[in-house]
Amino acid sequence: MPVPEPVPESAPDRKPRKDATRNRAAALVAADRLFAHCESPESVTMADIAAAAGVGKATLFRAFGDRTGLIHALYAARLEPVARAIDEGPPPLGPGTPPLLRVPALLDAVLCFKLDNRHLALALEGIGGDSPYQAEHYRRWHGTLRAVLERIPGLTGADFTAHALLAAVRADLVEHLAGRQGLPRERMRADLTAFTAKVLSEGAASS
Amino acid sequence: MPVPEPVPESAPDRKPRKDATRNRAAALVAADRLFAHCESPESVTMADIAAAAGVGKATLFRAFGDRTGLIHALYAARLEPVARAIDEGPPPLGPGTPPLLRVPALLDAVLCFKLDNRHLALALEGIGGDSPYQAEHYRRWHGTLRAVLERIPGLTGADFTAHALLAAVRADLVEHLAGRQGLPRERMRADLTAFTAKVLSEGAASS
DNA sequence: ACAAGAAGCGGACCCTCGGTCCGTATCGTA
DNA sequence: TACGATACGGACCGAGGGTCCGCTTCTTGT
Repeated sequence: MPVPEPVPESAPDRKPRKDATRNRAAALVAADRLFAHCESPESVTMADIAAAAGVGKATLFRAFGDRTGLIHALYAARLEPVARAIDEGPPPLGPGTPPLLRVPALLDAVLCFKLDNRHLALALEGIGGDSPYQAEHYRRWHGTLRAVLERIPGLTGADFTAHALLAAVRADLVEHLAGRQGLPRERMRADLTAFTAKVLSEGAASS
Repeated sequence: MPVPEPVPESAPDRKPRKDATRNRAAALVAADRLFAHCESPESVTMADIAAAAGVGKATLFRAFGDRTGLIHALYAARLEPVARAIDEGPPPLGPGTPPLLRVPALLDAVLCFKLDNRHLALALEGIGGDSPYQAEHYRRWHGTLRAVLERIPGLTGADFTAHALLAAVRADLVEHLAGRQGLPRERMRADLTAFTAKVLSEGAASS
């Protein structure tokens, strides 16, 4: 039977309806507020978010798939400016920066981002079950950092080094030091920068 | 009224009944097996453990308080030999070791422990809600490592450095590299040792 | 402008899982 | 052996993620 499908080609999804996009945005805003004010990320339930957004629970799941998807979407929205600054911004974050300068800048950017979005980052990394290492965002950070590290002459094991450096800015560690122990922001940034410098110091320790 | 309590002193708990200790042991054995064979730590439920141990669920909770307590007990049992080797064993792990040698030895020990008890460590650190940084075990590792680092002349920021180094052997990172990406054990140990050396190289880089 | 049908809505509902309750069985002891 | 204390265990509960389905709202062809 010649089913007259118009265009079943590679774009099976048409643009969503107006109310759908509006609800999606409302959900993101509500979730953002809830995560920002909550005590711990898991005290924010999907039902809470739905209620705060004035929306049914099913709408959340339709829009984001599951809780993980919602958190990812939130995270991506917050992260976007930082990601742009890294991909196409000016030094010291952007591409045209000497590796020995760019590595500490990248890590400082990650640290500041997590300090500014503590609960959200905590929610993302604290998702039980699948580790944060399978998340798209992590692969991106790691890929970028590794690429920069590989351009440093004399430095070996760039892949593991990138993992280890990123581990130093894990959300729960940041939360523990900055939140629980009250370590001041600038102190933590300084500590991280000093640590990074130590890691990079071997071989090319000139300045 | 002269209540003739024999010894109500600082030990209000008498020794447990025979079946209680037996059941506790059975639970630990069963849980150990389940965690060792499972796909992901949260696929092991308390009901599973109870069934595998041939015991009622309530018995588990009576013996360990909650799921966290059970995992902690398991972890502690596994960790005990390593902890003894660190506290009172021979070099290079034990106390009488020069700091520059002991730090990599400590980290290697942690890494090997997590490689050998991957699922268990993953279960412990992956406990949603409270971060691993509030766990007794972590404070111990961190305290020990920091103390050793502080004895290295010229090294600053021992506290943060200890956190950062321990972050490099987080259970989920180990699982990601060794388990998911198939990185060989010896390769990972070498990478970690090289990274540690870099961190320690500044200032006292003589040998 | 209007009707038809697709897309979306929402809250009642289900399921799993950690944790508790309480009647019953077992242990330790006089 | 008898009696109190302790432990047992499975039915039960509440919370939270995720789904179902009858109803509403948007879009589009004419």
